[in-house]
Amino acid sequence: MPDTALPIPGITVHRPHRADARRNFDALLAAARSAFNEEGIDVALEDIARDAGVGIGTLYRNFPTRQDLLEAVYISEIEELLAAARDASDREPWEAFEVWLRRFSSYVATKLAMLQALNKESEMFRVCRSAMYEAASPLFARAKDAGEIRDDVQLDDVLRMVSGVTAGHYDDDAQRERVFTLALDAVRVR
Amino acid sequence: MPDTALPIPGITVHRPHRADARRNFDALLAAARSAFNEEGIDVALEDIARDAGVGIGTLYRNFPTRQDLLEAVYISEIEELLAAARDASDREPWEAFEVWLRRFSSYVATKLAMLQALNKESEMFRVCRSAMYEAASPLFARAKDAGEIRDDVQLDDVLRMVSGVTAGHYDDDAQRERVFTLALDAVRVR
DNA sequence: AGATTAGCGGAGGGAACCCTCCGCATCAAG
DNA sequence: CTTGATGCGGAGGGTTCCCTCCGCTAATCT
Repeated sequence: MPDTALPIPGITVHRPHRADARRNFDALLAAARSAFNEEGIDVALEDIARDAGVGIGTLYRNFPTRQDLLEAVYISEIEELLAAARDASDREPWEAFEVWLRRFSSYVATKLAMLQALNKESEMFRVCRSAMYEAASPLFARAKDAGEIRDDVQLDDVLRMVSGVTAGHYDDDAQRERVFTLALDAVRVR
Repeated sequence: MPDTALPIPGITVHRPHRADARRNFDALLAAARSAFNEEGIDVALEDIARDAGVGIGTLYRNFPTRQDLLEAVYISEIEELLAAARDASDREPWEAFEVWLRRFSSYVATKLAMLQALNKESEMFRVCRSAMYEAASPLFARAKDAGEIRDDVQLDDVLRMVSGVTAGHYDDDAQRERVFTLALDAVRVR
């Protein structure tokens, strides 16, 4: 997958010197990456070692703690994002930015696939969600009738966007508020 | 906390009849709620029982599986959201909607505090993030200089919003795209 | 080719957690 | 108050995963 990753200044990943060791290191990183994304961050380290085709001892030698492995995966993904920024820089201004934003966005998406926990398929979840929508939709309809909301916007879209924006991490409440307002601006008629 | 929750049609929560049993049930629900939010969904069930001041057997009698407990907590939170919608309905159209949106938003926020995993405080994380920002900011600056981006918008805000929006769950890619575009609309000059 | 040394793997002890089971306590109905 | 029924608690067996340790393998160097 790596589109020729770009190293991050200030971060040194300790990749082994010997050829076989380096192969194992790379295999572990690849296995960990897909395991974390597909199974969640609590995946058994023994599973990762097995997927990579190495012994558990080898895993621990390269990544003494789970956190070390997690960070290594994270770093490798960031490095690919840096490369994407470099590759985009010869396009038109807005297009370049948008292209990169989309790349960034897909990175966040897999990162968050780790949210497998509450299986969204359950009947219970379905019922609750529709109850909530029913409760909210009169409010939405009223605001729309009053001409406050863009015609082409649906309640469902707004809720998804808001929950996404809210789920993010922010430096402080002021920033959270700025971003929230920004998102609302997209919904409201001006 | 409950501001007189509203029951959800189609969902029945099995609350015990005997007085002491009901006390235990409620204590378990409250303990589970804060435990899930603060410790994450993998919290040891024994901890929840202890926090609630009951034996582990009592927990399992009321909630045979972890999923049952998780769902019960979820349901109680939704019920409070329904009550909030009811309480907001006598305000002005936009205000009513916005008030409820903010309540909804805070619900999502706690729900996602379960993202404790990668501790955002680490030095590693700080360095990586700033590297990424450095890579992106020339793209952003160029687009802004070209008059494509609103003056009052900062790169950091955009990234937060986008990552939030992207982190959300969607029915399909079409909806994901709609919401993404909606969010971008807030950034771009028209 | 032989010597050196880094790297390999997986057995196994330990820790954390899950969940059942049953003797005891407490409630509520008569 | 008595009595049956309901609920309580936590000991303990089972499972899963963590992580170290060391005899063996194989890569690199000369």
